[in-house]
Amino acid sequence: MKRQTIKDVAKEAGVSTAAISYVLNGKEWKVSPTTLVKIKDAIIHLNYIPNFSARSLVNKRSKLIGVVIPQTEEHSQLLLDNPFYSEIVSGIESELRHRGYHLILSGVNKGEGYLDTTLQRDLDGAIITGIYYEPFYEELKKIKIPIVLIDSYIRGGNFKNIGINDELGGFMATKHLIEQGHSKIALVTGTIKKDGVVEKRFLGYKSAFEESGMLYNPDYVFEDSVSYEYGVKAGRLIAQQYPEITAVFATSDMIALGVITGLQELGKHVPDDVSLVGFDDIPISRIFIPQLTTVRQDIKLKGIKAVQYLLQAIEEDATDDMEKMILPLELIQRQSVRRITS
Amino acid sequence: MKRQTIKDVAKEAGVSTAAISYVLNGKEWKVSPTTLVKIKDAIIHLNYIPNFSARSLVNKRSKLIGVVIPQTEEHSQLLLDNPFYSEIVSGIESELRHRGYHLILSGVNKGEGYLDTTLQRDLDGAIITGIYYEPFYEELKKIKIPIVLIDSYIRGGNFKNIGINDELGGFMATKHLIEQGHSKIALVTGTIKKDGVVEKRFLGYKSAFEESGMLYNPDYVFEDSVSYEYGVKAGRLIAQQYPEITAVFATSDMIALGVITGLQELGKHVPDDVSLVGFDDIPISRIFIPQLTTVRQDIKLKGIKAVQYLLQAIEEDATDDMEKMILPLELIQRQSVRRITS
DNA sequence: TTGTAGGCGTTATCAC
DNA sequence: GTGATAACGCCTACAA
Repeated sequence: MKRQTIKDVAKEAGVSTAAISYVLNGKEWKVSPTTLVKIKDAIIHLNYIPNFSARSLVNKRSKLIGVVIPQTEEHSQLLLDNPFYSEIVSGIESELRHRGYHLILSGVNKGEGYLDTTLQRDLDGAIITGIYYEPFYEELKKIKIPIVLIDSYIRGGNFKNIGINDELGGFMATKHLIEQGHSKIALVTGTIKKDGVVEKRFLGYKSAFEESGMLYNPDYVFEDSVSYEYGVKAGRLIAQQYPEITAVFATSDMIALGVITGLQELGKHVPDDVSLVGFDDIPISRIFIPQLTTVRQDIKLKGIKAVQYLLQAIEEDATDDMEKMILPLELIQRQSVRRITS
Repeated sequence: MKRQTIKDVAKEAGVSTAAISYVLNGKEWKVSPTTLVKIKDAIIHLNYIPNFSARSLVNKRSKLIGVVIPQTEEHSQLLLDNPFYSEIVSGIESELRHRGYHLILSGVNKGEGYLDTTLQRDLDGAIITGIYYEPFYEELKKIKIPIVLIDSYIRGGNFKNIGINDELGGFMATKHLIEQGHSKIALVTGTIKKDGVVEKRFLGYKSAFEESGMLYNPDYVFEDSVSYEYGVKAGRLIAQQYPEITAVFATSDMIALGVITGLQELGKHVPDDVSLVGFDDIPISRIFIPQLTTVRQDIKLKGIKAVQYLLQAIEEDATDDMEKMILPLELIQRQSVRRITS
C-alpha cells in the first residue's frame, strides 16, 4: 500500500483538499456536517496518515523536541548509564508522547553546536540536562526556540529553568548527619563550578555547620568528577588518611555508591564505621546493600514538568511569568546512617 | 537572523539554485571549479543549514531512525532504568549521530501501532528492542522500511535480526556452576515464551545438565517477570522453601541482583550459602557487592552493530545475505560463585 | 556548465 | 460552505 495523501482523501470524499485540511486541523465548523462525515469516512477508509515533513514545511511546527544529555568524553556516548539521566529521559518521553510530540535524543560533541540540529529539524523546542561549557550556552541563546534547562542556574532570554533547591538539599543532608551526632563530616562531590548545582549543595553543607555553631573543615572536602569511580577513590582516601571522619555527604548517589565500595575495600563499613548520605535517590539506592539514606528528588517528575513547562512556552507563548520552577525535596532515611554519641 | 534558504545562497553566489543543490548533494562534478568555490563561500558565509523537512519531502529520505524500547505497563514510561536498555540506546545514538542520522526514541502503547509514526515522520528505518505481543510484529511486517530486531527470534520480510547465542549463554552459565561442584541449581527467569531469548537460555540450562549426565529439576525453575522485584521474591522463596539449593542461574543481572537481596533478607549469603550467575553484565554488576559472576555480552556494541546493520540495508539496499548477526559472549568470573565439594 | 520549472504533501488565502 | 492556488524549501529532469 502506497502512501495516501490528502489528495487521495479529497478524491475519495469527493471534495477539495482544503476541506480535508480543515477537518484535520480542528476547524470542522468551516465544513458542512455532511461533508464532515464523508471526509471522516474517507480518512478512516484510506487509513490516511498526515505527513509531518510537509506540515512542518508550511507552518514551521515540527512537533519535534530536542533532548540533550551529556556524553562521555572519549567515545561520545550518552551518559544514559547514569540512572539520573535515564530516568529523566523516561519522564520526558512519556509526557511528550502523551502530548503528541516526538523526541530527538542526542548528545553534543564538544566544540560542536546544537544550532544545526534545531534548524535542520525545525525543532519546536529543546530540553537540556547536564552541564556544558560556556560557549554552548552562548550558542543556545541565539536559537529562537524555547529551551528548558534542567538543573542549571544559567539564565538567558529563551531559557526556562527547572530544578530543585540545591542549597536546601545540601543543608538537609548535612543537618541530618549533625543531628545524628556527627561532626567530622566529609563532602565528596563533583567539581564545584560557579553557578553549578554542586556549588549550591556545597553552600548548604556549609550553612548546616554554621547553623549548629560549628566550623566545616576544608580538608574534608573531596572534589572531582561526579562518578562512581571517583567515589571509590574518595572512599579509599578517607579510609586510609582520615580515620577520624565518621560521616560523609556525597552530592550524588552514584558517588555515594562508590564511597561505600572504596571504604569497604579497606575494611570500613557503612554505616557501622562511617555514615553516609547521598543525593538524588536513584533506583539502585534502594537496591544497594546497605540501602542508601539520601535526599530524594522526583527525577521522573522533573522530566514531566520540564515538558509541561516547555510546551506551555511553545503552544501559548505565555507571558513568561515564572522565574524558575522549583521541585520539592525529601530526606529518605534508610540504612546508611548510624547515630553516634561521642 | 532568519533562516537562510537555498535561494539566498544562490543569490549570494550569483548562480542558480540548481547549482547549489548539486554541490550540496555531492555532485560537484556538474559544476565548474569557479562556481564551486563561490558556492562554498556563500554557504559558509551565510551559515546555511539545509532544511530536512523539505528534503525528506522530495526524496523520501528523512535521515531519521525510530528506536523503540519497552515501557512500564502502568505509566507507560520507558524502561530506561533497566541498564540494558539505556546502554543499548547509548550505543545506538552515538553510531547514528556519527553517521549523520537522528534518532526518535519512543515506547509503544499496548494496542497502538508504530506504523503511524513511521509514516508521519518518514522514518528511514527502525530498531526495536524488547519483546512485544504478536500483533505488533504483524504490523511491523507491513511497514516497508528496514527494521532491525534486537534479541528476537522472530523473522519477517523487512526484518533483520541481531543478537547473541542465548542457548550457548545459558549453557555456559550452568556449566560453570556444575563445574564448581553444584548440582542443585535453580533457574530464575522471566516468562519463558516461545521463541523468546529466555526460552533459549532455558534450553542451554537444560543441555548443560544433560551434558553432565544429570537431570534438571523442574521444581527449581522459577519463572515470572524479568525485574529486580521478582528476583527478590524468588530469592526469598529459595531461602525459605528450598534450603537444599546451592546455586542459581538468573537469566538477567537485574534478576540476579534481586535474588541476592531476597536471599540476604533471610540470612543467606552469596556466595557463601548460595552461588549465583547472572546474564548481561550490566554496569552495576561490577559495582554491586558481591560483584556478580555473569555471562557478558557487549551491550553497547550490540547497539552499534544494530545501526550498522540497519544503515547498510537502508543505504545500499544490499542483497540481504546475512541471516542474522550473532555477537560474542563471555563468562566473567567475579565474586558470586563459590566452589563446593560435596 | 548552467538555469528553469515542476512537484513532493500541506496549509492558508482568496474568490466563488 | 467550498474549491482553486500560491506558498514552504528542496531536488531533478529538461532545456538552453
